[in-house]
Amino acid sequence: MASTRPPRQRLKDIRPQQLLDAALSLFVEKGFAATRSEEVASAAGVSKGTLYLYYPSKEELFKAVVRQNISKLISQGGEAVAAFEGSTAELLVMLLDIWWDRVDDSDAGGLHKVVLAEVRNFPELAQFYADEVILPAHRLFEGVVQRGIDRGEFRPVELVPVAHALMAPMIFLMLHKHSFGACPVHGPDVDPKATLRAHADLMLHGLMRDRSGTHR
Amino acid sequence: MASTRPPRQRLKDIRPQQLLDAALSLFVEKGFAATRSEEVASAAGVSKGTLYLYYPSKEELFKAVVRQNISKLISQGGEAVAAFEGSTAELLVMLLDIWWDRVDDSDAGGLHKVVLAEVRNFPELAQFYADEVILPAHRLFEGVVQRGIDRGEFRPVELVPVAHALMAPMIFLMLHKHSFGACPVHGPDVDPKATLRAHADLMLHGLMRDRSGTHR
Amino acid sequence: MASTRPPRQRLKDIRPQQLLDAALSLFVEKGFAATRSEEVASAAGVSKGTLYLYYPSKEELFKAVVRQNISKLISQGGEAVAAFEGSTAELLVMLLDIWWDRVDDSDAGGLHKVVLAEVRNFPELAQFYADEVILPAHRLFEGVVQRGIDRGEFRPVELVPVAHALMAPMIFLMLHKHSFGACPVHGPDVDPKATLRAHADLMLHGLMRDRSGTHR
Amino acid sequence: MASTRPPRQRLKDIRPQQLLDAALSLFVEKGFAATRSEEVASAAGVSKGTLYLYYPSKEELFKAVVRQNISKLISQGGEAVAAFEGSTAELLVMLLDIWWDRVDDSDAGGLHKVVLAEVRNFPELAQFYADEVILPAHRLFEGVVQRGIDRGEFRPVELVPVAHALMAPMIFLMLHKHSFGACPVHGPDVDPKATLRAHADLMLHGLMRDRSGTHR
DNA sequence: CATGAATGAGACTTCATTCAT
DNA sequence: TATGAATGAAGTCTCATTCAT
Repeated sequence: MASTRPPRQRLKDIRPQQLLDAALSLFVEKGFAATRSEEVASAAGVSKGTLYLYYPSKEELFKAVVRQNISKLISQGGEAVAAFEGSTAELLVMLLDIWWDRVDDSDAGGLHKVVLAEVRNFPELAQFYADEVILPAHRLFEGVVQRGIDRGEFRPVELVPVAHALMAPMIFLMLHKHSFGACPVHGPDVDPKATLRAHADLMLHGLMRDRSGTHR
Repeated sequence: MASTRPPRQRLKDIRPQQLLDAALSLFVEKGFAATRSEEVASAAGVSKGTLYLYYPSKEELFKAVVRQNISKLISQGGEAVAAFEGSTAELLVMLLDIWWDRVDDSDAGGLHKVVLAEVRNFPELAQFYADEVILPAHRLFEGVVQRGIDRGEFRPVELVPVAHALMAPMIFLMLHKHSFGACPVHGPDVDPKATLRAHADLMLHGLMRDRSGTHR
Repeated sequence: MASTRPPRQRLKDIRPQQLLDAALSLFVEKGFAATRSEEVASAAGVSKGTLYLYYPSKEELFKAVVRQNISKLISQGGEAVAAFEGSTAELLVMLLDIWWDRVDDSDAGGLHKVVLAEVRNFPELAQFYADEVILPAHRLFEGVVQRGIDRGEFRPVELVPVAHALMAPMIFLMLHKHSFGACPVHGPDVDPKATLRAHADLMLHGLMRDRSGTHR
Repeated sequence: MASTRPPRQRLKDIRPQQLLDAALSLFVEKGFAATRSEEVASAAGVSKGTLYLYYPSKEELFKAVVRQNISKLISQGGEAVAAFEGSTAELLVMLLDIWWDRVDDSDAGGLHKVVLAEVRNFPELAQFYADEVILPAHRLFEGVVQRGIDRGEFRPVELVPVAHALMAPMIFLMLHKHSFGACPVHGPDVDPKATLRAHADLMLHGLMRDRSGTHR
């Protein structure tokens, strides 16, 4: 009869995480507007009322989800880059690779789709997302390209558009995974790893200084 | 005072266009779910009921908007490619360039954002969009790459992932324009033309066979 | 090219009948509230606007339908009764028989269902229907019963409730025909003629004076 | 001033009954289509939304009303018949009498009017009503007639049409009560008890074997 | 803290009726 | 006369949020 359950205090501490996890999953699946708050609560195993005990509105819940999930991804990338010692070409390949693995592993990458789609109905989210996500990601990639140039591995190129070009397929794959990729549709098969490899390959061909000093 | 109105019949002929225009603009701004049908009607200068005279539901209206706007873009690209006579590198640059101009010119590109965001709540849209938009666009880019290979201009590469990589920045820019780009936010400035140029440049470096036998 | 059509004046004269016929059929099928005025117009081969040229509202159209169809039925019954010469038992059998044939032949009988169902939402219809339909029908049946009593054929009975009892199965059959009878349902089969015969048989057994002085 | 309200849980338990009562009354008064769900809610003392907490649609609410009210009536009749010990003539009189009292007492009988009127717009209701109401009622009356025949009290007659004829006036009265009978109209006064008595009297005269073997 | 019954603003859609042509 | 495009009130149902328990 005595079902063992965590003590009250313990529950209180884990609730937010349960709610954020449930919300992440549902927001990514259905979008912000189409996700009902009761669904989130029940997916987290609590009642509607409890959700509102922790977050004053669906909007605040959404912001909390974004905050918790995305910033983390970015900083993890930063650490990997800082610690890397090999060639910049290898660094770039590795960065795309491990980042994709992380993004692929959780639903966090799906938030980009949701933010992208609903940021215009959510003006306060825009600056937050720009500061916390977009700018750091840019800085990360620009830093890598700069490293390649500084070390004489890459041709001198404009950082901003090149960083865009480097990130674009990654973002594209993230978006795809949580949108068309989740529909039972017969489109052109998207193989993320192959796409990233093709992309890295082309990029590096394009970025690198000629490997022989010969051709003039 | 006597404002002269167009005659009835004339109005009937232009209503669908008025409604589609208003709907395009609002769907792109707010998304499908968040756009109220009455808003569309009133933006088109008619009443709620009139909208339903022309489209039986918000969903059908949306499909009509997609059909009218996107399919057109794709076929225009196809024609430009078919008619082109120069080198494949130039063709690729041109294709990205004119396509961006078209996409940039209307809100049509913004539909991709909306579909991306809401396709999972809209299952019937998925196949339609895959067939009408995604597949044709792929065929277009794969065709161009194949042309380059056939003519000995490009290295032999895998078509599908390369087509993805080629389109990715375009899509990225389209999405950006109608999402963060429309918010009054201070992020890294995205210069579409520069991004596309940087991208094309890198891509071509990566795709092209070594240009001379000379550099050795 | 010159499709021959009736002249204008001619059209004007037949429109009301076309509209009333279409309306009768649709009101009986769907009821008053559920019948859309456009359906009536289009079943009559005219446009919505034309309907309103002849009847100022759906309600007035309905009243016109009732007026035209029901009063006719009653008076026909009256004539048949007045002309009859045989025994009252035969008269009653004949009355039920020919009345059923008339009612069965057109949709007019179905109006009873509609009036029954919607008279409470239509207060002005109530008195009209009582005066034009219910009272005359009662008078008719009461007259027949009185005739039987007067001629010594029937036991002396109370006219009003006996008239009710006589009409009840007829009404029941009319209602059934246009309601459950029109649904693809497997209920107890209702055979109108058999029901009326069984009913007449029982009624006459009950009404008639003992035919012999014998049984005591 | 402080009106003491029942506690929450208690309210939840009584809501369905409050809603069904309100719905019965309004559906019988106005019909299904013409009854607005908000009216039902407010007649039950709750808000629009609360109604939908208990019944997922107006249609389901209606079915629940039918289920609760009519099925009950039928089974009560069945019990009364099973328990009866006297002559079949007396049984028939009693059955009509107590049934009328029950029907007259609540609005339940009025549902027949509503179903009759709207079943054609409500196809799924047809079979439900046939199975739950019409067939059981037939079985009940056919059983009584069979009992009379088996016990040598009644002439051998065809069960189905006779059952129809027996029920017809009852149904007629039920319909009348909730239709014209509820309108402030001066028609022929319908005295239900007298009508049923007249009817039973005629029926029994018709059904019963001649009490003497004499008349030929 | 937690619950879930209750609310009511608001969304989509329908349709009787009008009126310019 | 006849048309049918247009209107907008009204109806069904949803769901974010509140609050008594």
